[in-house]
Amino acid sequence: MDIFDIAKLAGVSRKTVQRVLNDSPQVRTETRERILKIMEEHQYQPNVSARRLVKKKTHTIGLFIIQDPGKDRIYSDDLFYSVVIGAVINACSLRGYKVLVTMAEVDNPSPVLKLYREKSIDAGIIISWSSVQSIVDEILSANFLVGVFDQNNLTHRTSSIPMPVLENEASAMEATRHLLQLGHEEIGIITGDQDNPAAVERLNGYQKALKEAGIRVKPEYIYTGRFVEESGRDAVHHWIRQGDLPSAIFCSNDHIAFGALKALKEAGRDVPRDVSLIGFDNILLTEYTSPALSTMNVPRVEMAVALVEELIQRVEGEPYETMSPFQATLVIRNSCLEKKA
Amino acid sequence: MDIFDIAKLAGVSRKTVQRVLNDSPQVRTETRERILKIMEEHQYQPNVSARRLVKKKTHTIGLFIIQDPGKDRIYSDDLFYSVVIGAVINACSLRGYKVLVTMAEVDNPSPVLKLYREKSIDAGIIISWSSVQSIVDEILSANFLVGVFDQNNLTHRTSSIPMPVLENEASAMEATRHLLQLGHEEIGIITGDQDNPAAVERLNGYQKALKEAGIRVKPEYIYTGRFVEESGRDAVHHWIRQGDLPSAIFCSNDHIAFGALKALKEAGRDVPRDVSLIGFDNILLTEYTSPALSTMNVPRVEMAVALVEELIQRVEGEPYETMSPFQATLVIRNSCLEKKA
DNA sequence: CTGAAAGCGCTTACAG
DNA sequence: CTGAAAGCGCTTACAG
Repeated sequence: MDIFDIAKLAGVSRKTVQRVLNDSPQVRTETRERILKIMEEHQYQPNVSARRLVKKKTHTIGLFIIQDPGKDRIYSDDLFYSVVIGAVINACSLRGYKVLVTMAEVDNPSPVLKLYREKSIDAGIIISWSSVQSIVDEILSANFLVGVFDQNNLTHRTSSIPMPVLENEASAMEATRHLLQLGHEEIGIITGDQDNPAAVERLNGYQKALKEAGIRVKPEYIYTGRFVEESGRDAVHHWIRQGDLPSAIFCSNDHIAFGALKALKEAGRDVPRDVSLIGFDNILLTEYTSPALSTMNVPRVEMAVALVEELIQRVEGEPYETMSPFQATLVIRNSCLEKKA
Repeated sequence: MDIFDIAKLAGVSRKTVQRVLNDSPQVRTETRERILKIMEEHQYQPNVSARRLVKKKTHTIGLFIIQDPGKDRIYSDDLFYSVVIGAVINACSLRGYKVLVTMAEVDNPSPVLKLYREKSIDAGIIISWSSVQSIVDEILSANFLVGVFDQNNLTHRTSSIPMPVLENEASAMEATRHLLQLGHEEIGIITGDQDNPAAVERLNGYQKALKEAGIRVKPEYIYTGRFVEESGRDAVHHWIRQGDLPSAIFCSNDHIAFGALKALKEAGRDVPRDVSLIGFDNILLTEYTSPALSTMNVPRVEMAVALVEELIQRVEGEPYETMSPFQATLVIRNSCLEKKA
């Protein structure tokens, strides 16, 4: 069943059928409807491969999940990106694009390049916990189009790569201000990996908020950790050992907050009565801990949608403007309380 | 840069290049290597659309995420399927297949049918929390190939649909036996939705295990719930109100167990000291609750891999055998303890 | 064993 | 406005 068969059945030329497919106006309504009915009856759908071959467009976006043996595996350990993946797929679909999902290892990006070269995709989006600078450089130097979801995956930004930007500093300020407003003055921070720009920016935001409130930044209250649970535990143990546990802690991500929460409980400290805890990211888990964790919600869906929008606009050669930066917003649950008198 | 250009550069006929692409033996090693080198230098990859057009094979599997407004949304609320999705993608990739991921609503499967009709995919796999019987029937009656991940999505099974089968009854028996072995005799069960076959099978397994141990099945200890947290809470509240709380509870899935855990805590009962709790599924959350939840691990990755294998074998017209059934295995964490003397 | 030709199912540019 | 032809980049069946 091809376009020619439809034409024969309808008693018109192939061209007329083509016009119907293209929503071209120059077909009489009557004829158009007859043709549409025949297509419907025969479940006709134009062959995608044939169309792609001549149009040189695939209407397909490659979603590259770049795994790193050393990090959380997206799709198994990871609780942050599944929402993003879903949002990307939905957003593409709304724009009439299909999504080809591929997993690749960070040190072997050749499957990704292959997809571009064999013309399976028009553009790609990278999701990863690692630096993907080298992959991106390769894609760019081959003159293909790629977007990156997370600004921390790249060491140098460039306008040629669509990428949503999260204002980490301002968001961290907001988290810290929340603790300040509850009357806390002894506020600690457990930072993320210091080679990660987001970690540094969040630390800066914390410091700014304290200064803004006229509170001295106490170096002892800055615990340099990594973006993992273990750092939360370590920090709490450290502070308890020093006999100087802050009354509120800003955890640079939710995983750190889980670690801190567990360690505090084990040490017989109640959250939030003895210590207030706030996280960052708002991963799904935060609703399930007890107490449920207050945190900063990263607008992952909006960021994903904006990324897809800009990428597709570029693919289609439409005018586009780079996305405006995103802010995380405070989600108040049950892990923060007013400072005890 | 097409196959003809490569041929010209190598000074051979197009046919010879073709032979190299097909790994055909009848090309002199010397010539083959020269051609391969030229392809490499020019980053040549045969155009996928052209090849598909003539081969009438896409080497692509459609992964259909069928959402239901009334249920958990896969990719946002769901903690069970992300592992499955990852496994499907990986397994396909190992077999040289691409994966086109599509979301559709349970009451509007037409985007799914379209993918088959326009020849974007060779076969599909359905992942869903709902019944997809009508979609599957439509696909089958149009003579396309589809696999279903979860046996509960279908009301009648048929050998024409590849589908991994989990032995719910035997697995539930094992969970119950674990509680029995810890010396518990007052063992309750919180069931899942009774219109869900898995829920019924798990209930049967629970009853069988008790009988096997010579313990009377006490109707009061069977709480008919649904596969959601709320049922866990409700059951605990109910039993406490009745003044007859079991000393151990088999929760028909992990979400129920979370609900039970929370309600028990709120009621001042310690898990596992006062009440032992075991779940089912082993979703990611189970490691994060306190105490961490003992549960039955559903071998989702193995099931996904087997499903992909069988599906691709069918696509390729290879001989295949239907998968053998799968068993959940006990994962012991910290939510079960020996019965107090 | 090699080469020239036809064909996959569309789209598009070009005559009539 | 309509129709016949060429072409997208491959593969395959068919002569030589």
